[in-house]
Amino acid sequence: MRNPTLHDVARAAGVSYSTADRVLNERGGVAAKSIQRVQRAIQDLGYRRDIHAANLSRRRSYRFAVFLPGGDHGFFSALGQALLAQAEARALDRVSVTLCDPGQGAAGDWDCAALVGAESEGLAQVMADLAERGIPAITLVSDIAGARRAYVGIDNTVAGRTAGRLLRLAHGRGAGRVQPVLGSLSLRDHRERLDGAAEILGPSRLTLLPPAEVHDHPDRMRDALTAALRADDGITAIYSIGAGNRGLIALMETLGESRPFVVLHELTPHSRAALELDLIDAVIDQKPAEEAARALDAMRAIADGEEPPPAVITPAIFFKENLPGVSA
Amino acid sequence: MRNPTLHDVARAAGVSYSTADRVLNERGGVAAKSIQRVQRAIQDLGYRRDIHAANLSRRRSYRFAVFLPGGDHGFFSALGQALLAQAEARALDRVSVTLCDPGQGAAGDWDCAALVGAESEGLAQVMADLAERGIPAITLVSDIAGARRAYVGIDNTVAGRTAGRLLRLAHGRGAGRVQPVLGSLSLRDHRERLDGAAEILGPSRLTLLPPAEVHDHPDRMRDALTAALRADDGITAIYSIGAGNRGLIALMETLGESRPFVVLHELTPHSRAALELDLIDAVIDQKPAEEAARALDAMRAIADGEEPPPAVITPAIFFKENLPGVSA
DNA sequence: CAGAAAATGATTGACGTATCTCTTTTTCCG
DNA sequence: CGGAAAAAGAGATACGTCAATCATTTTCTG
Repeated sequence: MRNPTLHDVARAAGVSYSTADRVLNERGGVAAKSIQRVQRAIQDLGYRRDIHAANLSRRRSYRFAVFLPGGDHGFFSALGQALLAQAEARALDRVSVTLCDPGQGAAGDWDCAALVGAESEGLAQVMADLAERGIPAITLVSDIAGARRAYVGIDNTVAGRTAGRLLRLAHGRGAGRVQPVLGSLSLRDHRERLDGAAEILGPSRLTLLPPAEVHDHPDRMRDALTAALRADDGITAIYSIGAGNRGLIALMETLGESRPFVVLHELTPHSRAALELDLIDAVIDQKPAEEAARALDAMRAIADGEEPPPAVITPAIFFKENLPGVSA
Repeated sequence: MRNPTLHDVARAAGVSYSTADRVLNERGGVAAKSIQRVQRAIQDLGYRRDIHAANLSRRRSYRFAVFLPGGDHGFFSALGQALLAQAEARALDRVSVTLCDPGQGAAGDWDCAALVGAESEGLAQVMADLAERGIPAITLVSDIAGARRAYVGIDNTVAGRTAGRLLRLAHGRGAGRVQPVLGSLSLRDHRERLDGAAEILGPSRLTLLPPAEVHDHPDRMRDALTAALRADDGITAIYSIGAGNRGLIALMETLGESRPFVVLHELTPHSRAALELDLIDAVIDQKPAEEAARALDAMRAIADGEEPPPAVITPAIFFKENLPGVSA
């Protein structure tokens, strides 16, 4: 019934508690055959260390660093808020979170770090710092190819496909021309979303136009879209892949009824208001609060030496009519 | 820096540890003014009991019961699986889950229970049993009006609105007739979904036909829809609100290209296959794995005497193209 | 085989809380 | 004021693990 303790393991292995402890915590100075006997007993009994008792004894706390890109990006500030709120809620679990500026490198002493694979100045430096100090890291929101422990966020290709499907639905059986706008083609997540949308729009009567790069700036967004709409009066829809949507929304405000169908990412106060005012049609959201919670779950698992649970967030699709209540 | 302990509280209140403990755990035999002083100190220091140390000391384990309706219902078996898997994953957190048959009443001794507000035989008896024993309960999947501690699941009105919006999108600017099918109008969640859809379809060129009640049976589903399609050849879409979708899918298989647009609930092996084969168009899923995780979170919070975190799950919308990978 | 080195065992005191027992002090009431 | 009851304090032990010390035994080496 009761879970076995390390004492049980020691007894089963025929060694003292000290030796079992030395094996479990890899303190060294144990003969190979003793190591084997202890590991065998751990296997046989299905022993698993009581992490709470261990944390109590060690007065351990989980110190996590999250490197978020700065700048005018509503989503990241929402994510940062959510992370701090989650950390507060988990204070009893000894979890603390520090938001860091990627520009400053990774100075502190952390148990695990999270970083966003987006265009931020010091990202390479941060990764080097972390690697040098042996601090494990996960990626958040936007993945980075190569070695890291886990990715918490949406599958951007799937998100792009979802957008593509919404665009097709919106056109019914009719034809149309879709203008994609993104931050930069060098951003993996933006590229993946675009590719996902292209997959779905390929076999349809919709044409996916070449994407405009606006580097997440509202002004550039507005200018680029104004130019695109002027150049091609057959544009029936806009798919905004990155940030800077205030520019898009402002532009839609001027167009009135005849505006194209608009799908964009991230539910922010701005995009929410735009949905409610019928300035845009659909928002694909990656739910920062949930993402924050799953990120802390993953970081804690890693800090405990466990395998982080898979945490692919399914993006939520919001229309005017299914917006979450203010409480949520 | 360090969180205050009960010793700190006792010192701050100017009483002994014993007295502070008697107050904290309401053991009685403490003078009113001492109670006040201790509570004051708890406030001032922001003391919060270290639940892990407490659990360790008390050798506490969390025994949860979940009352799931039985029967031919892919979703509930998936939910049951997810609950057991989650419990397994949290064995180190001393969480154990027992799936119970609502027909048997609530016999065991539980720290918290979860029940589904659906049409199951013994639900009233279970609720009475739990109330009598003072066992707190949450609701899962389908809410029950009245006193309970928390609801974990989707907002069914919002889900219905989402379906309504998908149906509108699918019709573009054209008109159409939508046939809703549900288990029973006496089920609150089914009614809510229907009402949600009606809200959106009201101000449109779509007509929401009177719903067919099929009591979640595939055969009845098939018969009812066959009859409806025969009686009204203007039906352009079907919204299946409850279970028994195998009957719907089988029928769509016979209709070929000219089938109506179909939206249904719950991603199961059947509905997934149907999506992939283009037999249906969209699935609104409440993500049983996530629901299981949040349910256990809520039950643990309640068992610990805390406020359960809000856990309104945003339903996922799946099309053929954004189905989650097999791993997820 | 002696002596050093390595391995093992035994024991202890935390960590923060629960729970129990046994004093000692305070308060109450007639 | 005396005695009983209530309240408070003191202390011990336990939960499962960590981390350290010290003693003892085994193994290795020359």
